[in-house]
Amino acid sequence: MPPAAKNMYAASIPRRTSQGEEKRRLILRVATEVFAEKGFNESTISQIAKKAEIAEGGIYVYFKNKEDLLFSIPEERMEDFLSSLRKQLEGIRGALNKLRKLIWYHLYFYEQNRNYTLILLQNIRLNPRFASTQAYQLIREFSEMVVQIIEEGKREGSIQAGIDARLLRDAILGAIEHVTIRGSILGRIPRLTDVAERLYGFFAWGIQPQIGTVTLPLREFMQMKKPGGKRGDRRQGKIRAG
Amino acid sequence: MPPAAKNMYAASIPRRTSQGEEKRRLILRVATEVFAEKGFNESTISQIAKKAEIAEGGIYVYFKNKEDLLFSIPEERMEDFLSSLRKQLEGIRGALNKLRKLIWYHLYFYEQNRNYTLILLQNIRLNPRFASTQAYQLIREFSEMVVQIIEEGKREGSIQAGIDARLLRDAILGAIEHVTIRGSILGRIPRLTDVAERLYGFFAWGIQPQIGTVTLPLREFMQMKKPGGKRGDRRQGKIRAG
DNA sequence: GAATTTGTTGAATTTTACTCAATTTCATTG
DNA sequence: CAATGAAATTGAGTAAAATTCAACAAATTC
Repeated sequence: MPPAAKNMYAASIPRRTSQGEEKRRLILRVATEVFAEKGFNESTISQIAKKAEIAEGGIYVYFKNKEDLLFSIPEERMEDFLSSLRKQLEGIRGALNKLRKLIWYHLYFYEQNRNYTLILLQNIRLNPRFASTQAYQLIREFSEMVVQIIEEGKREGSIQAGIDARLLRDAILGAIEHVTIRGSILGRIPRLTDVAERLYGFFAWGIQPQIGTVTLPLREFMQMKKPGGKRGDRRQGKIRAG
Repeated sequence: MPPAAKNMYAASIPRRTSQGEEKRRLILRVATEVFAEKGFNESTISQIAKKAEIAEGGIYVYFKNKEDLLFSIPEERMEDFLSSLRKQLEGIRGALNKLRKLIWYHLYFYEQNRNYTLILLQNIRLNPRFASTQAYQLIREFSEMVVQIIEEGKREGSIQAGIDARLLRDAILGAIEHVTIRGSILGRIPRLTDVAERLYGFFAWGIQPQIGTVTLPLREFMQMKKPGGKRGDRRQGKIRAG
């Protein structure tokens, strides 16, 4: 590799005119395609420049270096994702229902943005240097959102009070990402709704046969004195066959 | 990057003498250190050669190229991991107990092999080209093992028959890896046993308060007619407070 | 101890990422 | 509308890195 750039991980060059903004967007779009197709390391700046029909040097006007270009890809996407997700969750009551929707929408978004997702999971997420990035803050925001929902569930009694919210968040997000990346790499495209619902189920109800909760006839079950929590939101989950 | 190697992704050069075998090992050990410290892209062959006290060209006797060197790192480690895991599971009865141990040992192994784990998760696992590697087969083997345990659980009645074993496997492994990598990147070193037990709990019992299973006094609970499964192995999980 | 096979070297080659001086485009203003 | 200067663009040039390879050394075999 060539000499290190001067301002390795500073923010991107500011764009002043809408013309510059346009070009920057174009480069990002093209780079996303190229990176997704050939992988980050195997993609060259000249390939991207050629496909975007600009000179190689032009890329360095908008991005510090190849990695900055890579790390800039999630900026806009993450904002879209976050605002859409917030809209999706609007009006949904109960932490478990929110989690359910969140898992669904997360998978849905990934499915609708394959190239981007591939790059994000394969080349960006796990790079320690990404953590000092603007876009990473949005991911943290999302991540914190999940924690908040879990805490809400603990307060309302629909999630066990003893649960470690951050660990649960890691588990949920890890599961989602693993499923996604496996699907992407192996080219399998499982029915999304199905996957989301099952994933949710693993966490919500566990994998053991639900002797007490499920075997009992519903009426009888409803009359049982409830342990810690408040009313509602507890039987929102589907009743499954034992 | 320089010209592509001739036999890009074939198996590594065969080593015939024990002397060669030694050197290959040395290179792998040094490469693991260097990659873990600086990251794959930022590590140079000359750095590795220097640290291993050999000429740059020497590396290419044992490995096709930089990526082949990277992908060769897991070979031995995965074998160790698999055989140790098998030993750990020996004599354990009940699929849930096996899963529990497996989660624990997985995290334990990662904790004991930080550098290796970092490289595996950050630079190797998600690279599509890794899938055509010898070492990848071992990962598949492990992965299949998890599926087998889940199927066993379904047969013995300790895991719901309707569970999608592969999806559950993805969820479990994804959760483990996410927790691991988060810990590694952020430098947090959570108490391992604790994490393992909690992770297991999420999957085994779910996150909702366990009204039926937990609230009922144990004796009473035992007398309930059991739904689908056969005897035993169902009450092996800890009874937790609601 | 000659012949052959295996291991080692490091300079030469090729492919990049990145820089920068020169040039063009374009809006603003006198 | 011409002059001005800022913004955008270019692409040849530079340096760094991965990989090759021909020559040499060590070990092994016969």
